[in-house]
Amino acid sequence: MKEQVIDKKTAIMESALKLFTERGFHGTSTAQISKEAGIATGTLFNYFPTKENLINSLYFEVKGQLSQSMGKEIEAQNTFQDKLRKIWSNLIKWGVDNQEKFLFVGQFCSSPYITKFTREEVMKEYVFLHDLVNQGIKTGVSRDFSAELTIAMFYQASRVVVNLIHDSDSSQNKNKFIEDGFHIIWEGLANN
Amino acid sequence: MKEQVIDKKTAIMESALKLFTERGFHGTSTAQISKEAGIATGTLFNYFPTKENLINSLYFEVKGQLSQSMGKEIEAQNTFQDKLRKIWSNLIKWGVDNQEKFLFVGQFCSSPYITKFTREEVMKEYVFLHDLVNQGIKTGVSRDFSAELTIAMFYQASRVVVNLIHDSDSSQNKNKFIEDGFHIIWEGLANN
DNA sequence: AGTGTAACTGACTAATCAGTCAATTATAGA
DNA sequence: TCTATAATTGACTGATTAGTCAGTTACACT
Repeated sequence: MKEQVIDKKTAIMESALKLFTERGFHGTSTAQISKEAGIATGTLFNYFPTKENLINSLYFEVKGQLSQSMGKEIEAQNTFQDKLRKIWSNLIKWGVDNQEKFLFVGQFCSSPYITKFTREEVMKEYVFLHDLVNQGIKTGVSRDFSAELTIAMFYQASRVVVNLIHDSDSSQNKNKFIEDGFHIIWEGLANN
Repeated sequence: MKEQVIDKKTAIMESALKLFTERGFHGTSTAQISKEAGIATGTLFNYFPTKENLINSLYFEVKGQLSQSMGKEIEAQNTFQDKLRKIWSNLIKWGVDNQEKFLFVGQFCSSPYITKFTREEVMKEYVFLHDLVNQGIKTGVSRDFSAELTIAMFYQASRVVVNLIHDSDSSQNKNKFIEDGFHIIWEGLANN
């Protein structure tokens, strides 16, 4: 019954994701998650020993998907700017296509329910971004800001754009937001 | 007994602020808030009819303080850049001095517990920022981005800087974060 | 068909929740 | 000092919580 196992586990995680973003961690009961997933409350605890474990598993999973999407095809880009632009569009695309997950990450990345261990595990997948940014500084393409500042600015800017796209209905606005957002970040970081 | 009334009310709000940021809305019980404030549970409900009312009152109050601090002394500034820079430093200063409140606003501005009414009431205090940004566009000083995008970018950038200052111990880093943060935003927005 | 095992169920529990209210205390004016 | 009123209390309530567990079901292998 391997198929079933996977189906129920993902069903639980999808329901949890939906309800957590709608109502928060404490606002969502395990009974509600189980009901939404179409299983008994006991079954949830077969897959996740505690509610906290479910939260952390979900965060780990979603953040992994995000960082994976973000890094797609950047090797094919030649210049620093092109690489950054590619990461930007990857990030926005993932955020728009996975709006619920994007909201979840934003809403809960600073939550006390996510353990230090999970946070540090997740951080390991972002080393490539750190390296890229430092390389941009070393080659003189971007200004000498701290990598933390640069990355945080970049990421928060993407959140702004995704939220604006989400709230706006017109799809022509969408492309302008993406363009303008990148413009702001690029002109802000670049060395000229 | 007017003095007493104010003291207890603020004691409740301060305790709630502390616990909400530490543990979230649902993670904090009215009993915990009362205990922290040094009063009985019943007393809390004399001042705030429901927990939701307490949350919204607190959000309204804190956001009001934030917008008030943000707008200080901007009339004394002549150019658009100087005005923006003044707002920037006001915002950062308030965030650093009122770290708990800054966290609270950031953590809960997109929360489902804050009613649409409260959100709209709060929004009214930010009209002056909208006007300023639109004026910057009209005079050609800043590029023709949507005001929503500009304001959101500006505000999120300040959150990044405040968080970095909070996590960093050195105070010389602090000034560099503030300078660099403004540089990124200004170069990103300005028309050259 | 019979058997062993893993997945699943939902009624159950002790703890905790937001909110109530009858009783108590503090205060201000006469 | 007496009295009316407002502020405060904390034990209490019905509802809800995370997590348990004895019993049931589904299936794989012989």
